[in-house]
Amino acid sequence: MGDVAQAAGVSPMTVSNTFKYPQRVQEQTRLRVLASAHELGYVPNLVAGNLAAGESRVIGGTIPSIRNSSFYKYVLGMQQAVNLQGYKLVLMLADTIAQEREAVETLIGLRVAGLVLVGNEHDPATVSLLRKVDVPVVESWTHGDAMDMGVGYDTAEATRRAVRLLLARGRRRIALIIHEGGAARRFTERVPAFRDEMARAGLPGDLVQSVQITDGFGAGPVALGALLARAADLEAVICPTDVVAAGILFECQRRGIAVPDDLAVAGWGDYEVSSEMTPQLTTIGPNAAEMGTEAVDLLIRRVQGQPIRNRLVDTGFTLIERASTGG
Amino acid sequence: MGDVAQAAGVSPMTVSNTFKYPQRVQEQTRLRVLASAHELGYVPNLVAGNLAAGESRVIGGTIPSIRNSSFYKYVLGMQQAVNLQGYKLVLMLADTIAQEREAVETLIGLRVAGLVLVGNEHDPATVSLLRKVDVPVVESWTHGDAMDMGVGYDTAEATRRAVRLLLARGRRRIALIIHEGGAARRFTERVPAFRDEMARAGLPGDLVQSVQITDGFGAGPVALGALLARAADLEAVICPTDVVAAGILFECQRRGIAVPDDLAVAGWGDYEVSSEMTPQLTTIGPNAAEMGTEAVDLLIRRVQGQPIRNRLVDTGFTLIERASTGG
DNA sequence: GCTATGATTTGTAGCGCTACAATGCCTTCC
DNA sequence: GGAAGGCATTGTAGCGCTACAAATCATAGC
Repeated sequence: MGDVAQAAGVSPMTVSNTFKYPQRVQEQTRLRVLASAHELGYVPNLVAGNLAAGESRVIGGTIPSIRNSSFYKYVLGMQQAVNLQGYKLVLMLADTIAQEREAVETLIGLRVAGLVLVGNEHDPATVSLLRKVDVPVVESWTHGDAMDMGVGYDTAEATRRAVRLLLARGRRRIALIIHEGGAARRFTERVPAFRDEMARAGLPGDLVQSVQITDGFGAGPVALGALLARAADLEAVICPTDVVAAGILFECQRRGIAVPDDLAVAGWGDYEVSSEMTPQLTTIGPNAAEMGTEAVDLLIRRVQGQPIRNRLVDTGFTLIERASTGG
Repeated sequence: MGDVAQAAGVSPMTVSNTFKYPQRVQEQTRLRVLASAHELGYVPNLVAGNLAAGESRVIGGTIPSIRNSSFYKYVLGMQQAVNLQGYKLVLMLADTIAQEREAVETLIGLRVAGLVLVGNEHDPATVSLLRKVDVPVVESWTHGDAMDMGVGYDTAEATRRAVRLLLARGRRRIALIIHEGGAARRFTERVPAFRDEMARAGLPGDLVQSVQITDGFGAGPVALGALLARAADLEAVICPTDVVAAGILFECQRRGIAVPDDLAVAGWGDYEVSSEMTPQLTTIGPNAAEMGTEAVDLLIRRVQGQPIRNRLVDTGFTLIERASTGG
């Protein structure tokens, strides 16, 4: 910076102002500084700037996985929101709560302006760390509960709606598949809702099957096999993701099970694949892009000290009925 | 840091050493410092550390998209390598070369130790910036060409191998589908290889169809429709990704086209879906995890001043033959 | 007892930048 | 003509940490 200042015949402070607060510097001075900077190939060191100013325009986010499209629209929503507000988004992968803890430590180490995490399941060390350092945090994909701020939708209610849809389509022997392993605890919230809604219809809620979250498409065949072994009269399944539902559809093709006539299949997540398969998948659409946008907006409002109406935002969901659950 | 030092009854320098060079500090002192740090919720400010030491243990990467599994194994490979070496990986999404430029600016602003980019298609401003600041860069998913270092496989040769496989399975009227839009120029390398290999067999290489990279599964039906309009006698297609191939399989189901009897379909990328569908997809497996690992290893070797045998690493590929191209 | 040696710990200076206050300079207005 | 006010510019101090060298301590050998 000093070299640029000397070349332009001004003080270092004027160079700093030229980049940080251009309107403070007179037009001709600014142009002179920019010319010298360009000539010398000077790129401001944001690290030093952040350290001196104690502020950053970078937001940190963690993503459990990029294995499938689960977080695609969500991340796009975040990206759009940060772009609009002149911030940047850096992401770290965090498959497990231990990895999340490390990611949070690194992001806090980089002194990001705020954090967007996924889920409300964290390492105790993460929680106590976040309480001690005073950094704004949004937990997304959660509902009605958050350390600081939260964005999400009601997965219990979504489960109920899916069960009611299947009941309305004449199915009685309904199964719920959930994920386990990793940081998959959020799937377990669906179980009591499922059992309760089945009980209201006077039906047993015994068919709850869990599969490893690491299994992807392959989880479909595994879950279907296990469920058919438990209940040969199975009429419908609600899947934890569209990927598992797609895996079940593939397996049904191989086994000669007709969907939806023999078996109704409902997915979850409104991934692109759900509308491209045959039959098209009934699925629960979580308004993921809105969730990402809302998470970032909450964070930036908090960073900038603006008032926050709702600390916990419900972005809702849509039950998208398609062919895989019958007509 | 001062607070922690005081709490532990040591000097700030010892706290610094505890985190940066644990082996320099006596066991009991180290434990005392760590306890105080934990109690006070102290997280070392990497920003200040970078500034003082002029080095960082964070590597920055850009990813074109997380829409589908394309970069899943690749990112896992990078993650594994950085974990092994005690580095951290932060990612930024960069769909276009303009977004890549911004991402690179931000990551350089954060003074990451090195950068891993995807592809060799960049904004001129990105290239000149990278030349000015002296930061190690690996370009992945490229072959035989890189600014600094490169990792990838030979997509032209892979295209040739796919063509030869289809020829060996008795197909003559073969089409190549490629992507366009965004930063998809790397797909065009496949075209001359396709035409050349077809010409060697005395066949026309006219059936090259391009689809928008933003289209995902939906690109399958679009491409298939266009190709059938151009050549009703179409016998085989080579797709730019497994997602497009899956879209074509779905469309074939709807149109009553038997795969592989009426049409052979080859995918690209060895995504999980390729082995779960019926019929299973023949696909080109790019050893993506190895590519990620190798990219990070190259970078870290360069950062640490170790000798680099090959500036350009070829991680190879595997042609995985399955049912979709016939037996 | 005293020095040599190595292990551990501790000051000092400064990384590149920005907040803040202070300086200088030019108008404006009574 | 001189004080007041506004604007552009410039010193000063310090952000939180680490490189480096200096200092301290423990142990061993003569």
